[in-house]
Amino acid sequence: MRLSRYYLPLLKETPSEAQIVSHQLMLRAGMIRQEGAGIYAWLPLGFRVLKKIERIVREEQDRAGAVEMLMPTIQQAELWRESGRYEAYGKEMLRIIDRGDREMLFGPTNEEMITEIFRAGVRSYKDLPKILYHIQWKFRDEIRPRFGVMRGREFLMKDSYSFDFDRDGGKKSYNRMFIAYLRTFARMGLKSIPMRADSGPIGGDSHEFIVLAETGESAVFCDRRLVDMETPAADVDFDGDLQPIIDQRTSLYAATEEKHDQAEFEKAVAAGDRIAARGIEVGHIFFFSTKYSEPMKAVIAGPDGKERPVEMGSYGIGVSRLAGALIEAHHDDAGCKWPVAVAPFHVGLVNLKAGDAATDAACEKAYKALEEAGVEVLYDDTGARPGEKFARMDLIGLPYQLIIGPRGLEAGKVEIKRRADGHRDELALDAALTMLAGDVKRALSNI
RNA sequence: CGGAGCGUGGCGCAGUCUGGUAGCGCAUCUGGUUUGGGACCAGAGGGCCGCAGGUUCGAAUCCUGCCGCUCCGACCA
Repeated sequence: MRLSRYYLPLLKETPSEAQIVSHQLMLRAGMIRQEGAGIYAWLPLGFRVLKKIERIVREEQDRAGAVEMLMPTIQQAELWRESGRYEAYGKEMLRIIDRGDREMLFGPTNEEMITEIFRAGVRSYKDLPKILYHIQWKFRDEIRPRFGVMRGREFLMKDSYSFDFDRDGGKKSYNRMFIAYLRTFARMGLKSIPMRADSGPIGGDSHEFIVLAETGESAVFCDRRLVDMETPAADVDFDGDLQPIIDQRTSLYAATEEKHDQAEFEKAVAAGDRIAARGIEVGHIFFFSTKYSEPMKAVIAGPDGKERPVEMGSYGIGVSRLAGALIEAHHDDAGCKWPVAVAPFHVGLVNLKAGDAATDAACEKAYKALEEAGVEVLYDDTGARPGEKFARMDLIGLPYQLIIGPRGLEAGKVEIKRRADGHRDELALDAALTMLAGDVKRALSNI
């Protein structure tokens, strides 16, 4: 993409309403624009990040055996009356009246709808297990939206729902999602720690997935061994026994500040392994058994011919929140520092002297060659001064910068700068192109 | 919802107390000089001062109502 054709409204100054670094940088880097309290438009650069996150989430859901679909944002009140939640949900639900005076709502979540869809199509235990998911916008009329996309009212969420014949099967589905979540966050360059959460009125399992970030909103306490633990590999056998991997993680101490018990922490974790850090909740998984299937009569026949309510779980990932969480985890004073897997572009190409024939030619060559190699390039072909181009590239925070100018070209050199650590290499143009294509490819195939 | 603030060119703000020609910095446009880490000179454009009433010869400024946004608290992917 040529910057001259792109829509990238950058801000030099920090808008006064932004309190946390991810919100500030998303506004400054032209990723989002606020359209109302807790409601944001995703500008081209931010939208690319959102799509990258979505893609990783999707790939890992699919890998774990979940099946994608898409449910609508608008739902009927009728459906929610079946589960009893139309009244129970309270003011957080955005209620709408249509022209026929029918009560509608903008979905805050989809348990009711997926249960309705499931019961219409599945009758027998032979059709189980199933995990269905979608990635769709939700609306929750939060009392107090804040922190940009980290706590918006409208947000993009991946929500999965599992259906099993018995509790044992339900546990297996839960474990699949558990592993999928570990992999999902790791692929984005995030350290995620599963932490036991309130299981709700029905009981069963529930874990929050907390991503570590220095500027995270809540304090977390955990065992260092959790942080150092390796991510389950891509070829993990989802049909096999996942329990040992789960046990390995859930047996170690990990708690957010609300649940933290200092005495227990000190008893359970050796002094050198105690970590007090900050984190952001980006995912939450529940096994809630027959909470919805029972009132909504989603029943299945077992081998004995008897019908019983299906065992369910639900599994959420805050996709739009992750965009903010990623910046909280990866930034410095100059701007964002995107991991390759979720970067809006892989390489920022800086033309130090637009209009200079030799420099333009070298940049065009690099631009075409990289795009052909599958590398996504944002080419700053504008007439801005070098200093301004460098500053704006640092703000946007693409993983690599390829810097080409007349002075270097005379010596047969161009420069590659890595945003993550500031490392620079000077080398010949062709060598630089080969190196970039290789580095990007390697980074994407990692894990 | 309780408490506290704020709405003035695209962004950051001053002016409001004490009514009298709507300002500053950045950004934008034009011309020129520049060009390897956020340039300089000269000029220009851009505002129903959140909205609606009211008071007044006169309102960004005073009064009333409404709308929007932010912060602190209880709640959450």
